[in-house]
Amino acid sequence: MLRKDQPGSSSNDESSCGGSPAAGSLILKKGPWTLAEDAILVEYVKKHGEGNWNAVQKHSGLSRCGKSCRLRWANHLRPNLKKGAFTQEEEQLIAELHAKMGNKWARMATLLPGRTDNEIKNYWNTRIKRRQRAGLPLYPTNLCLQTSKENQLIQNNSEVKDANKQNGEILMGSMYEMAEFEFHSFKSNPWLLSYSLPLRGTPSSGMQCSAIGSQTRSFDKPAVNCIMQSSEFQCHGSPANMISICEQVPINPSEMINQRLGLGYTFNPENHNKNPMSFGRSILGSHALSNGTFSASRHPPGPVKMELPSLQYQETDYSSWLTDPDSPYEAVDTYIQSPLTYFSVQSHCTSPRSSGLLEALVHESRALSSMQKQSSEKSSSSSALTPSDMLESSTVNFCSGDWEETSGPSSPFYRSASLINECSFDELPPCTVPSASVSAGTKITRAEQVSSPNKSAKDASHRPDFFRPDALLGSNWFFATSQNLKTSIMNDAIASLLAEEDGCKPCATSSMISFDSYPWNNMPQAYQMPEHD
DNA sequence: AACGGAAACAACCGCAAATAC
DNA sequence: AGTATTTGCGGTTGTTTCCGT
Repeated sequence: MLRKDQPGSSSNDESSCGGSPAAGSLILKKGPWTLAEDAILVEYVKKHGEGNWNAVQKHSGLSRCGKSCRLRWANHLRPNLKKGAFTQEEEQLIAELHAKMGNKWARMATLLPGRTDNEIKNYWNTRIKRRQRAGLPLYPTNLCLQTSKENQLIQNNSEVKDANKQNGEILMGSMYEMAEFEFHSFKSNPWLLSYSLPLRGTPSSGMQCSAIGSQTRSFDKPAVNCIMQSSEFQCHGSPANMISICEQVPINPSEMINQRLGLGYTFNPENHNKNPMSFGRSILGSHALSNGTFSASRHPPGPVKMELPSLQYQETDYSSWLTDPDSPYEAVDTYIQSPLTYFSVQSHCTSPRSSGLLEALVHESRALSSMQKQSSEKSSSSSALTPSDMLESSTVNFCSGDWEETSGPSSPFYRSASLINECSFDELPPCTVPSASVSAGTKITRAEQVSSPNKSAKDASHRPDFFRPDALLGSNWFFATSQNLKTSIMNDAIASLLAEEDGCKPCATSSMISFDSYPWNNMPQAYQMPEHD
């Protein structure tokens, strides 16, 4: 195979780099970077700073598209990059962060000083494969148990908190936001709903999904595996590819579903054949990625455009949804199935009561689910299916079941809100000044930083230092902290990240921890970097 | 030593948001 | 306001290295 960096392998496909017209008729090189190219790029950044990457090729003579330059700089040339294997602390943090936020590599990277999103992503994908092959749980046991405890605590407290359910907008806002957070994984992770091999304590954001779906290669029949697992709520490890992530802890199916979905649904295995509406089947016909890759997809901290109906119920009557034994997941299911249902969810405390479309969809979904229920009741009268049965039909529903009639504490929104409240907001330091320039993603250029140190210091005073990559990278913070501190920071960071999802609380969240708004040009000066070897 | 598979790493691609004009 | 460009992100693919047979 002709190497890309060899003569003749260069691509003139400008579109591959975003169609930059800056390239003109020049043939842009692809493939591995040479030392000379690195030097040129470093030199350029020293002189001109980061940004305007397309100009690099123009001004430096590099035959690389801006995109490639940016990537090279970000992943290899920028200062304070931490090379080498991940430490145990980092691995733990990654696992926890992934459990919380899914494939948000860039955001994870902001919490792992010196690490790049690409690095983390590669690590995670490799880890998945490795552990999958070894039949190990994807997430550390302590993480699972810890989260399980949290969930249990939430459940215990949910009755108390239910009293607050009627207390208006604030709580509702949290509920919406948390639902949004939870459904990130639904949207892009077909496995999340299509099977449930829930890891006890899984905080909902796609642990299993990641376990099974994140890595696509060499994973031939994930659907079969998940079906076999979910059908028995345990992993017996017979199939070679099976991931036994749920075998470490005895599992209560009801809790499993709760935790698995991160919702308040209560799965009643005894009745599960009453409600044959299948998540699995639905997902199979939904937005499932063809390769099963778990994607948390990209959602900005603020308004989120979603394919799933996570927030649709904010537009409807909650009580109706929650008390209707058929409606909860069926409605969701229907939405998930429908590729045409593409909602733009503005969760930022905007009034959710404006859509007639939603009501129509709910109605339609119920009608549909009713029909499907009738037909599938015939085939799902028995829950004791053999593996061969499972293999015969990819539409067999092993996750089906009646969701307990739930309302209040067990509602998905309510528990989600509880989760947020318990795990995040309580731990957040008070925020006094919304840092608009930060939360709005305003770029702080290096020049600004240099010329206005006071401004930077002022901004920084409103948020924990450790949230600032520049602070992290510019100091020995990461290396000097003790294990306890790391743990504490990790917890805080996770809590904060969760809070960040809450666009309804700009003061409490985005102003503090809008990591996205700290680009690398907030980092120490490029000219401080050691020479690239 | 040769081979193959797995792991690690690097880079590309497409998309979408942000920004500039 | 609309369009073009830039930037960032996540998924995917390709390459290299390591290791066991």
